[in-house]
Amino acid sequence: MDDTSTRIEIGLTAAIVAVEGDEPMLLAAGSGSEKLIGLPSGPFDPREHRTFEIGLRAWVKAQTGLSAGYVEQLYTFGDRGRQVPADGAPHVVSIGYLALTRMPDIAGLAASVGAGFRPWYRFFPWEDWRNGRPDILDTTLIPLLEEWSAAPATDETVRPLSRRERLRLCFPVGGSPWDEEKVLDRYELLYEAGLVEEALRDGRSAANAWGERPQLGEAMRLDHRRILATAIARLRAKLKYRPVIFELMAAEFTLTELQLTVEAISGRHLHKQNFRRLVETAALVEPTGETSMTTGGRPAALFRFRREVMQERPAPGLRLGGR
Amino acid sequence: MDDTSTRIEIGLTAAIVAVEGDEPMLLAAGSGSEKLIGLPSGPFDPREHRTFEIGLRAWVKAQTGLSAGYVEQLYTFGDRGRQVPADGAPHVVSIGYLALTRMPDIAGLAASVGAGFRPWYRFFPWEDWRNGRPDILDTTLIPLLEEWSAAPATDETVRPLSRRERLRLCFPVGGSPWDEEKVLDRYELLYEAGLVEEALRDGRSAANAWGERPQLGEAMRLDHRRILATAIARLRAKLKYRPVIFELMAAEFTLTELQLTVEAISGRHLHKQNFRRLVETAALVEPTGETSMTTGGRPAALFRFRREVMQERPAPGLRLGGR
DNA sequence: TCAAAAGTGTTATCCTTACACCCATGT
DNA sequence: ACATGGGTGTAAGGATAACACTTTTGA
Repeated sequence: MDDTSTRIEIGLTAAIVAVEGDEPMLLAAGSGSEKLIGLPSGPFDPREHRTFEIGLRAWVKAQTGLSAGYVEQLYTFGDRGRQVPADGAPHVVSIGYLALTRMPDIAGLAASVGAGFRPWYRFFPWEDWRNGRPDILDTTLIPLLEEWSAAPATDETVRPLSRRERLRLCFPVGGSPWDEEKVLDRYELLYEAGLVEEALRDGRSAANAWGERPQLGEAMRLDHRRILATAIARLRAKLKYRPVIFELMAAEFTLTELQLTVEAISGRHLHKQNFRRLVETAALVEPTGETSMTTGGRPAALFRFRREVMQERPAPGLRLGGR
Repeated sequence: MDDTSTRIEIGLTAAIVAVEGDEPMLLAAGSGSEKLIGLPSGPFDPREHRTFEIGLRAWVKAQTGLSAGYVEQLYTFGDRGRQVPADGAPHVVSIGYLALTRMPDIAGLAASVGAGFRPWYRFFPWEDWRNGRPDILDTTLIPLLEEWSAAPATDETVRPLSRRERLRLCFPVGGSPWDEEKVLDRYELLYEAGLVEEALRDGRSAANAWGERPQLGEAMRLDHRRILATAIARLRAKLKYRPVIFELMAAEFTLTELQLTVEAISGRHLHKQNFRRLVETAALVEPTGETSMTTGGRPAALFRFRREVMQERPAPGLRLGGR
């Protein structure tokens, strides 16, 4: 390796998630002067921070004023062509992280530094199926994708599957099922089809003939929306085999609150009773003995997470059934 | 960021896996002059390669003479303290990859470049439960870990769990179950306990009082064994929900061969008939009509992977039952 | 005829899904 | 009393795990 090789910089970026009521929220920073919203992030400097995670926590603290809590690495993105580097600027590689926090812990702090929480479905409106199939799919998204998939593939890269097949795999068209975990695949397909703002910004031509460009979810800075898509996908998958949901809950909660939180993340409706049995037979929670009367109807029993489960079984979670 | 910040280099490292008979094999390169075995790897240069994957494939080709096939990113490791950088040398961050190939494709090529396939359980003898609980656990490993866990935790980092609890979670001690997916957790625990060679090399003191240091699996260069542990863990987990196993199979195979391959990877024994029913009901394979008589007994029917399943269901795999 | 490996049938059990119904509070 | 949300019982269907047994080849 000669010493003139392109300078590389590592960017640490965090998708910080909390749930407020029945809305999943994302912590986004610095939308002040700039039009586009971005995630908390900063470069990794090994002199200052021994590990990525330490560096990440420092950046989050500095930019939002709060501690990140549960943190997990998602993926490392390094494509040239996304985030085109200015001449002489270093090539930036982003390591995406997912962080989970509890809403009450934080509310005020963040705002004081210019950061705030926003509902994450603003960035991915087609991912929220809690009130049935989202309209945007049939009015806008699928027609545009169908147009794209009808055109011949002019791709640089060799692809094992045709555009049609890939569309069928990601989106519910012609009877193919909805898989709530394929959040990233869907975003990547939209990017490739030139249907999200980020793709145009990165110099990809719009693939459709529409005069007015439809807004498919709110765009974000750099590759941050891609990282958020990765975060949602990972979280939706992980819910089912690890008790991560409790990282988002207060110390005590009702079963309905727990269910609403799971529904918020997974973007779909669950069967009340089966959900309760599931939680019960997995012995994930225990009653505190108290009740909450804040919800208007019959008072609900309060529960807390049984931390012991972490040591008992190999890996409990909530494999959710349908409806 | 000032321009004097530590130079960062990105290392791409691949754990390339194939199965030969009933043995899972790992492609390791350049063990010639150096004592320690290493994985194919090299630095990422964004000027030369547009994506990590392209760069990785180039390095693998150059160092082993073969094409990597199925490739998937595993994790990015950046700890200072592992791989201590020489003074003035760049800080190296490694992105680990998992690659799967078919044995027949390759055999000869690799050898001609000094690379070769080795059984992966040489590096992790405690991970192979196909012939029952491995002896090394009770003769060596668990006694040493028990000694370590009895000592008070002198850790720098704040840990939510005690040493005892972490031991119980990773290893089968005192009735706790064996979870074949926790390959990385087990390796990390051994590293932290100073029981693998890599830990001592990185300047971690041996935590036990034994005079003779027992050899707990063959060590590898740099952090390559950690990457291999990540690869095995990922592959064992992924088997169960994606049909990746077929990346390791020839175009046509018998059901017993398929079962032996799954057993090789997962490191445990499966119930023959249940395995067959599983494969059948998942409709993952179809008979070719031919038979194979190479195994000595009654001729076995040959099957091939039904590629169509990739498009039908969201995500088929082989959730293996026990025994 | 015997060893070796392929391939099949059947049952008990558990988990998932879905149905419909009762309970406790505020207004 | 009634609306609102909390909370339960139970039965049908399917997937799993574990039995032991038959079939087809080569030596």
